[in-house]
Amino acid sequence: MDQAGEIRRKTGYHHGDLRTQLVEATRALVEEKGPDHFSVSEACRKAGVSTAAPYRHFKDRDEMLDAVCFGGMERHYTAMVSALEGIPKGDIRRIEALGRVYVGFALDEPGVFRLVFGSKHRDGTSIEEAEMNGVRPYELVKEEVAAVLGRSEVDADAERRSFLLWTFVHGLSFLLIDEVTSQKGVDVDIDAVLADIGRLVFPEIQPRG
Amino acid sequence: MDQAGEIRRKTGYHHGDLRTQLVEATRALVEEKGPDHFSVSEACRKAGVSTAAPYRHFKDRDEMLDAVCFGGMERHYTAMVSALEGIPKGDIRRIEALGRVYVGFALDEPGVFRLVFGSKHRDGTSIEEAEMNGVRPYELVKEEVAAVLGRSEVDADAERRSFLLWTFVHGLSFLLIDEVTSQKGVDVDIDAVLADIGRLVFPEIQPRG
DNA sequence: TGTACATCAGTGAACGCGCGTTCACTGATGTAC
DNA sequence: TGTACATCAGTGAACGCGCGTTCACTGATGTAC
Repeated sequence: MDQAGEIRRKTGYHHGDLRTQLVEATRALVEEKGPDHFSVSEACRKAGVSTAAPYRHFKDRDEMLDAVCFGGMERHYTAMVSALEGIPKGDIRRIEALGRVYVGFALDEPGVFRLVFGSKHRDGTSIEEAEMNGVRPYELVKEEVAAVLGRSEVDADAERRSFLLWTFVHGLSFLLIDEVTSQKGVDVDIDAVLADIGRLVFPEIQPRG
Repeated sequence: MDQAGEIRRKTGYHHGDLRTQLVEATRALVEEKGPDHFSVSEACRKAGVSTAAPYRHFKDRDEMLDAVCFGGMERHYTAMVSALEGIPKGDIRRIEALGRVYVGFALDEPGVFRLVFGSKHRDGTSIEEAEMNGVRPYELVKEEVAAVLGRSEVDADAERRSFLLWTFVHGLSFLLIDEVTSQKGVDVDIDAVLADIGRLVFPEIQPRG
């Protein structure tokens, strides 16, 4: 390989890595306009490419959105895992960290968040892979909850508390990104609310322990 | 004049109450396709009217959606008020009843629910009236929470608990209507979860008191 | 090393479609006299 | 009571638009010899 190969030629007939660039354009549009208002044409304009080009890389419009969705799931899961670093297993702060990642993801990229956690998926064909990834985060939460409760296995109680936590951060995320709260004149201190949630769901655990 | 056997127009050239029928058609479409996929043309087809007709009654497309949104708010508030009937003030079952109304509204009419409580409102012009109505339900919840706590006024603690309750039912509603839970293979017993929530937010209150 | 050629990854034009909105119009209705 | 007429609430055709997708094509690239 020559050194010149590292520099991607932008001006040539052939693109460096159009697929990646189209996914990125799609992601940006999903953020700008929301998942329902993304259009193939606009993504092509953004990537500086003809409207037929995407069809070398994707079956159709939906497959482009799926790619963005999948990328979001990966980012989210990675963020969860790295948020746990340095906090000992069983510490309730691990739960709080996961909650912060969830709400943070919603605030940082509301469009992709809606794609991943909101609005029904289209009649999934190859959603299997995506679903695999979608399930993982919740499994992780359940294990963490069980650990906080000092149990080696995820039992019914851990499952119940995990679901309550999920419901909570999910609701908080949507209230924030839909700006329902600010419309109603409600100020939200996110960290305080997350701390409240932790205290409610784990009443037996002392805070700052 | 009219030929025998010819089907007579029900109402002739002039409609009985086209505005109402268009709002209903819009509402039905919002349920069928979601708020983002409603179209004026389709509503006209549903109401059996030319595509120009709505413009006698609405400024534009958005005003049709606003009408549906407003109608939903009214229905929701009415349902809240009547859910309280027969339960004594200060009883925690009033809170549970309000929670059931919230989630029930989401399940019964997910499209309108999204319109009312989800996705940012367009740069509101005459949203004032709608907002008035949007604020009312939350005020009601706060008063009920204060009553359960035996306080005459809504204090900071009542406000905090109200917000937690709201976050909870909001999250539960979206998880259910987006079918996130069923996708992840999580079964939800709605009444059990609502009871859990009540117990968490009001730990000092005995259930079934 | 140069050349022939297959394959790849784009182009640009075109398609049919449904959309939101406007326009001049027209039939039905209510009212004054 | 009948008639003239203003007003109301529709029609139907047209507009310009952006969309998703297909098509025959073409220029760039990699490979065999």
